Amino acid sequence: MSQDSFIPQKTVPVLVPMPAERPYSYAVPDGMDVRAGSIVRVPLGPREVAGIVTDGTTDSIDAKKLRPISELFDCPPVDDGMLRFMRWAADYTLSPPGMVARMVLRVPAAFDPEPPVPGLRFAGREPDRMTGARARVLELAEGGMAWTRTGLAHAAGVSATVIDGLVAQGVFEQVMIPARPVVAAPDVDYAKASLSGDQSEAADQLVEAVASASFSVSLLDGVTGSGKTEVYFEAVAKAIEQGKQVLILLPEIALTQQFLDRFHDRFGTKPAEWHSDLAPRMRERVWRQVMEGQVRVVAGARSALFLPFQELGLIVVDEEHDPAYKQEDRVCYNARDMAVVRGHIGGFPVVLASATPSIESQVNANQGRYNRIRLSGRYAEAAMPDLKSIDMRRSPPRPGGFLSPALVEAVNQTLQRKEQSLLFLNRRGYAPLTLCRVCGHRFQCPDCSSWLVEHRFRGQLVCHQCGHHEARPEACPSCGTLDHLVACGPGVERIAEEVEKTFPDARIIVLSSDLMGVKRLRLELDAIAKGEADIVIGTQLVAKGHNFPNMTLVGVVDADLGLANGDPRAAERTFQLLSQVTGRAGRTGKKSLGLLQTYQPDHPVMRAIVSGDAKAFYEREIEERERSSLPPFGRLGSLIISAATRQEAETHARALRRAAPASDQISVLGPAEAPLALVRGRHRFRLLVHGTRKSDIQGFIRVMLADGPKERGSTRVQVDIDPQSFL
DNA sequence: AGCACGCCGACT
DNA sequence: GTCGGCGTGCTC
Repeated sequence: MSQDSFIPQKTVPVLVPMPAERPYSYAVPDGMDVRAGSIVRVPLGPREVAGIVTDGTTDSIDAKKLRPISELFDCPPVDDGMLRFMRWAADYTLSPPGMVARMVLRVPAAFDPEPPVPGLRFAGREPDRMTGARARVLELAEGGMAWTRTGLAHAAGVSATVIDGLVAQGVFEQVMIPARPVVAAPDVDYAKASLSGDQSEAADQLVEAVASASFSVSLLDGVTGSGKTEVYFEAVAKAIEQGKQVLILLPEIALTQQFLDRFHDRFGTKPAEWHSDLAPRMRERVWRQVMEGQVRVVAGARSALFLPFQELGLIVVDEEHDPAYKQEDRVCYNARDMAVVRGHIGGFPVVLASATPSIESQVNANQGRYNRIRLSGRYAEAAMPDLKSIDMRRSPPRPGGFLSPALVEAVNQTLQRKEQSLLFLNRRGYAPLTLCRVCGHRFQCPDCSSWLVEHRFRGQLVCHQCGHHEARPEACPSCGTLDHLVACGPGVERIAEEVEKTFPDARIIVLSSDLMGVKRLRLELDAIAKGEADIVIGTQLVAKGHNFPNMTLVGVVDADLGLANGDPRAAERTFQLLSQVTGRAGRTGKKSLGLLQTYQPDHPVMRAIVSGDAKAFYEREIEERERSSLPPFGRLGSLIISAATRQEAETHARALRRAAPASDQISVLGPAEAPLALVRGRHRFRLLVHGTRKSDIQGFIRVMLADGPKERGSTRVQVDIDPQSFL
């Protein structure tokens, strides 16, 4: 024992927002009442940061290093369930607990209460001289309500100087107004839904799950347009009635204005939003009000899972199959799985909703761990589109083109009916590969192994993996020949070019994430809904839940794209994407058509889409995975490692195979197959480890850390496993 | 993760 | 002569 330990000092472990394996110890100043969950300001190196007091163990440290907590924030502590959830998440994702705390605390300054805003209240004294403007002001203020200076001026239609004059005369007194809630309280009786028999049966089951106030997972499975949202809104209503908070997770909420409108239609107010596009000030207010319980319903992206709810009683994960629920940087997690765990810890129900559930959720439902609730068929005026595949071997496009005559004709007919067409191609840019016709040189990214994609609108060659870009040259850099570079294959820009040539009079809109920000995208989507376009050409983002009432044709330019990319989930992903895209048609009851251009019309995915027989697809896919040693679905781990070359990545894979000969399969996906960001000039390759349990994957991590790349943080893990096995 | 310190290249 | 690039190391 050192001399220092004689100094009596109370210390607590604090999770600080950095990747330390353990919490740090801080001295508690006399009189400060901290406990597990308290949010505190602590000194850390040269700066001060927010941290969470925890109850974990700490390394014993030199008492000289010990520094005191600077401040206990005026903020309720995070509750025990949240602490347990954070601990679980850190352990499960193999992340430092401090980094999970960082996700919880990622609000600039929400830890102190929102200061009240200065306001004015009628003091009961009439002004010396009455004027028209003054009368308008008094009419509003005489009720005794407190107003802000500018708010009152604006409402009365007078200049703020009129208000100032009245203040000077003592007509108004200065008061402080408590901060306004970010959203009004939802009204469960605002517009009771009228549900079909099918729907109300499903809603009853969910309502019952909420009423029981215990953990359960329900998989709400119904085709696009079957009214899943209306059904789970009833569960939301029940939870609100029971005085619980509700979290609705959406894949990319910034884009789905439509969801907020539907919520408003049902509950008379919008839910609080939570996503990365939120203004910092709003972020703080939402965080604070969630913590204080003023906000009852949050609709948010995956990070909303780490909001400090105090009375959470229901989580809905909409579009549960969506890959956007996965976070692949820093702490890697799948919000859908984390939601299930959050529900388990909090003892409340979780609803997973999707028209095309993930295989792992299907299997969980088949095995009875999830409660399956099926909604069959579209309701009201929404009809299924007529779906057909176009065999590209029999109906090839004309040379230099990518649209088959059958699709061109369908677009033509749709134009004549004054209806809208959507052409979908999941590839940004003009062409995915450029080569020299003279020497065969192919343009490759200098930093990765992938081809450079030509973006003709920008005049650049762009790497879709790492973001490297260069101007498109005139001459071949290898042989120097001028004007013999040729673009191979289509991207949306090239399809737009072909469509412009084929239909010169049509109004065309191209929707691609690299061409516009969220704001611009919303405008374009509105324009399309208002009928200001005849043909929409778009990438993945058009698949998300936007409704275009006059869209009666969906053409998929390359339905095979994505089927052969080495990902064991390729078939599932393609099925989900194509289902979503074709679901964009036929929301109005008009006769509508979906056409899939494919070279493999007999592929199970194409057959499932065309026949509408999702059940057959899932059965087959599950069987297929059982055969190829991927059971039980979702038990698929992936390590992300940093390596400069594929050879280096292969070396790591060999080390893993040696270390774990029992593992069924270890494969290396390079940047081209597994899109990952470049980190500090190094590629991130991904090792997919199939057929393993979490403990196996943790074993791999240890191997990687021992024998793998030595830099810290170079090895990441994404434990992408069914959470039910670990509860 | 941040942030400081520190050591080498092109410029007001 | 300095400004500024990012490699290295540390934080209770």
